[in-house]
Amino acid sequence: MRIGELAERTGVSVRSLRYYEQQGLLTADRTTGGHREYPESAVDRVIRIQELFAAGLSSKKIALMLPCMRDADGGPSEIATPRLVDDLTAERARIDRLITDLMRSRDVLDEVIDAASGGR
Amino acid sequence: MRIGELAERTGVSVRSLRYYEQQGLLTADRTTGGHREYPESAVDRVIRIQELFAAGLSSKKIALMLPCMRDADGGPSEIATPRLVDDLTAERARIDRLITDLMRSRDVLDEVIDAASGGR
DNA sequence: GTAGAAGTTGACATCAGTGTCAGGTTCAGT
DNA sequence: ACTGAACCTGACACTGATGTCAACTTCTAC
Repeated sequence: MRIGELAERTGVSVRSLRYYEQQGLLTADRTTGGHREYPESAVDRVIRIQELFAAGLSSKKIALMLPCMRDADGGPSEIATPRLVDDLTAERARIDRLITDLMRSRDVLDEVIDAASGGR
Repeated sequence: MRIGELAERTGVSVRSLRYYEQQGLLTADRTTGGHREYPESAVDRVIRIQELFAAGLSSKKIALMLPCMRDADGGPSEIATPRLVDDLTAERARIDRLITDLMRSRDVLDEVIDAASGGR
């Protein structure tokens, strides 16, 4: 599929998809004229990338771990180095703390929302 | 307490604390010489602010909802307007989705980490 | 073959919280 | 009173994913 369709199906902008490619997160075949041509599996991959971005990982780290991930194309093609594992473990801890924070913030929001509509 | 101690106790930089004040998120008494003087309750408030920042809320929205929050100083001093409630409800939904994303990302990280140290 | 939609690259803008530096003032302990 | 630590304001830089615009090319349907 071409970039427009991929953008539409993933909800990620065309601009971002090109950026992902520039960062080595996503590859694409090219037509004779130079247009990008994506396989079906790109949809899953882009969604995965978006999730990792949302989790606060940098494109550089995502690029490092992508080959170690199991995806629609099959098993991981590489095994994380100890250095990377350390890094990812730290990220995991950060994400864990972030989730805790988010849940607390959600509770705070609920409290304010409830207080406003609470009388009813 | 003064700004240095507050920074240390909250883990937030002095720079950020001044920024919070500039954004109307935090107030401080001043000594004769102009130094900021914070009450004990500032510690909780700063931590709350940090959590909301971590949840992706802008300083403007935090400023709007802060007076509606119950904190160490007691009950809320204001009730959220319907407009604000709508806004916060949308934020709540966003945070919910974000938490889902984060948990999925955490699982992906675990997978990569496990694959690397898995044999053992 | 032609028109219009969709694609290409490249460059610059944005946002918002935070880091950092400069030049000056205040505070606290001796 | 003096000194060093801590604080003050103001300004500028950065980060990094994304938006946007320009000038051009390719694709597709008629």
